[in-house]
Amino acid sequence: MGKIDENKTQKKQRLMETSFQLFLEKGISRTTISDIAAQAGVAKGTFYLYFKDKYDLQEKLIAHKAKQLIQHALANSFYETRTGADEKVIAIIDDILDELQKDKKLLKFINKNLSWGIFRRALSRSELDPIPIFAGILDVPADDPSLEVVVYMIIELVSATAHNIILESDPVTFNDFKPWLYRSILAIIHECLGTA
Amino acid sequence: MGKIDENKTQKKQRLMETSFQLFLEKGISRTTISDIAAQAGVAKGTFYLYFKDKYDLQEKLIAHKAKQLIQHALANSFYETRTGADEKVIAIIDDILDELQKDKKLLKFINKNLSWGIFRRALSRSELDPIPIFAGILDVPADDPSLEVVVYMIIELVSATAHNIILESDPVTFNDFKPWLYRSILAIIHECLGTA
Amino acid sequence: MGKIDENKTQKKQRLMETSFQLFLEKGISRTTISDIAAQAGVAKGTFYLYFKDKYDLQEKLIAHKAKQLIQHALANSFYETRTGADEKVIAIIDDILDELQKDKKLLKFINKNLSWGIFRRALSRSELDPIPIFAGILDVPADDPSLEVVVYMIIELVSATAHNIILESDPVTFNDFKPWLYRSILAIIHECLGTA
Amino acid sequence: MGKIDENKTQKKQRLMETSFQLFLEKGISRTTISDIAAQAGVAKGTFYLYFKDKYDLQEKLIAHKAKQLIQHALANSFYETRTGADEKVIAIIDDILDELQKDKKLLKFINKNLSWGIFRRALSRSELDPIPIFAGILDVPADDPSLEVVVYMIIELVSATAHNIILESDPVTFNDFKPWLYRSILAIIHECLGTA
DNA sequence: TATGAATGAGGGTTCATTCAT
DNA sequence: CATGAATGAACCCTCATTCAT
Repeated sequence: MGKIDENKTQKKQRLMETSFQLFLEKGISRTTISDIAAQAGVAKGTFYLYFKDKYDLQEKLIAHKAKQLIQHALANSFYETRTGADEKVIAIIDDILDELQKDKKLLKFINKNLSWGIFRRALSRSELDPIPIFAGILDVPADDPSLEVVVYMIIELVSATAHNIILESDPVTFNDFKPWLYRSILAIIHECLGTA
Repeated sequence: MGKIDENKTQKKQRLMETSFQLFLEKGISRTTISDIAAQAGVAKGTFYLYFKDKYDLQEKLIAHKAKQLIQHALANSFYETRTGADEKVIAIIDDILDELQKDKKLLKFINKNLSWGIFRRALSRSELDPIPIFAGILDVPADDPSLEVVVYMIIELVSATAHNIILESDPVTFNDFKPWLYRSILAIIHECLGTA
Repeated sequence: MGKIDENKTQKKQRLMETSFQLFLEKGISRTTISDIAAQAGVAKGTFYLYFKDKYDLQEKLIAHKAKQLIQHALANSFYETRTGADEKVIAIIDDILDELQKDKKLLKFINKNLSWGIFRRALSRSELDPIPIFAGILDVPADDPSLEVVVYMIIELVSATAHNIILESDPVTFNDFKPWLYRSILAIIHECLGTA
Repeated sequence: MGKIDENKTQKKQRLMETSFQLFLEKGISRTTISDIAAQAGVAKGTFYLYFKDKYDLQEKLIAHKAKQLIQHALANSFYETRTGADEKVIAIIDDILDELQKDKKLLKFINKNLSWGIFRRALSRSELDPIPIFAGILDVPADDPSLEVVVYMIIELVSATAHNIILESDPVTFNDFKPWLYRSILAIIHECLGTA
């Protein structure tokens, strides 16, 4: 039955890829199940064999894409082994922001829909869980209670500010904004975690 | 005629209040014009005499509610005249967060829909424009280019983190979170504006 | 009370002129009473003081405009006193067609809505009644029973063919069509009225 | 599956028949999609599976009905093989007019909505295309440039005059009108095509 | 006479979901 | 598993008409 299972997985994946493209192009509410099915080359009814509804699929997509972003950033920062803790943190965030600036539709999609809850659910207990990663970089015990708060604040600050800055260049442009953001992030870390 | 104009103002206000309640209860996309009109006790067509569509009304509501929040916070901070700059900033934010915690539906509504653009449009050129207010408190020239960036970051940080913290108590509870937030805000201010 | 009556007539006339412009621009069904009233600078309710509804006004307008066309044509043909009967008939039709080609919106408006009934009602018993006019030109008694039929056929033929020819140049262009039309008209006259 | 396709054809046909009845009874603009669907015993949405909108349906109906008329007339004229060209032309037109007089609602519907453009689109390239038919009858090459003009004029003359004559008996009754019309048609043919 | 705010029936259209095939 | 025709509730919005002022 390998073939059938393959076929099943193929259809599901094609539905996911297709719907992601459509969500980016037209927004979620303006993308219909018909659109997705037609684009994926399956019948409308088939959609319901794999997903409960549009929003079931949406959450899975967001988690998947957030994962990819972080994976990319971590892979890149991996090569900067000689630099200090601060530089590593900034390198990771810098990579993510650059990716988002290159792919503004992805930024729009993620930002409008990402919540801390989905984010944690998607990453925790994986090798991408940001808490232990930051713990390692900042040389702090992973169960330090302030660590999670700091990570939470940094992620929210970055994600909340990135949206307007990248998409609207308001109140300042992306490049003008970066130094202030990075200085602020480091200030938060130093203030709350006391790492030099 | 005074009577007619009164009536018009009343209708508009009733429509706004009604729709705010409905937006909170059911979410914007699930609230229909029919709902709003019926609840407000006017005919469907009457809605269109006052608003272009649902989203016109929505933007006006957000602006209105954000204004109220800030007005409240400023009024309260007014009585703390003896305290220093840092204390005043925190007092204002503290008041806003307390208001939001008391009225979680308002928090949900504002957070889901507030954007820096709408925010600035609603407040700029009014006595509530946050830039000159912060300039006054922090004793910085209102046209200092870094000021707007800092205000932007603080507002985004507060609004982005408040959502999860107040509504989900995740990753920590509101009360546990406050000190970290305030320390971070002050760290940002000191780092970027260099005020003691 | 002359002033008040003047005022009344002024408003009515302004409504007629305005609505004619709007009918030409947007078509009758897409022109609303609101449009007309706004454009004429009166309140919506005022419209109903002068007209029963849109279609009441429409019929009056058509009659009025058809009258103008014919008046223009007759006035022009008046100067061609030396020519024969055939030439006079053609001259009149030629003038009307030229007017319509210059004012295609008028053509559209009249053609879509003109009926023989409205036409006769508008013109009969006036100095523009086509029956006695043609009787004079063709030197036939005005009560010749075949005269009315011939006039009817000619008017319908001209008005029905003009529409497509002028607006769509289909099946041939206006200039290519004219000779055939005029030869046909004369053929009908000669065949049915036996005038040399 | 044959069953499904049959069902589809049935539904489409039922929608067309139903809407034709309704258009006749109430006029097109006063007939709603709801009416049509309800009368046809299908859901409103089903309408949109088969037609883009009311006017898509309308055009198809007109074309269909015009086709039927002509088919009927040609079939009848077929039996008059011994008569000359003039007699054949008149026989065809006579048949069409008789059909229209029997079915005045059809006359109303067609006349109000038929345009040369729709007519040609509906018939050209079919065995009902009037140009080659007349070419055959009148013994003229089908690409004679004057032929199309003459056919155009005849069709417009017949269709424009038929309306008032049949529906209003104005300016004369149907039976009184016929001879004049036929003499005129033949006069046009002889004048413009020079066939004896 | 004149106004214009208010009405509300009704229009066209969309689309998530079902179910017989 | 897969299909896609059929559904019909629900939506937004328009606009002729009324009537209190």
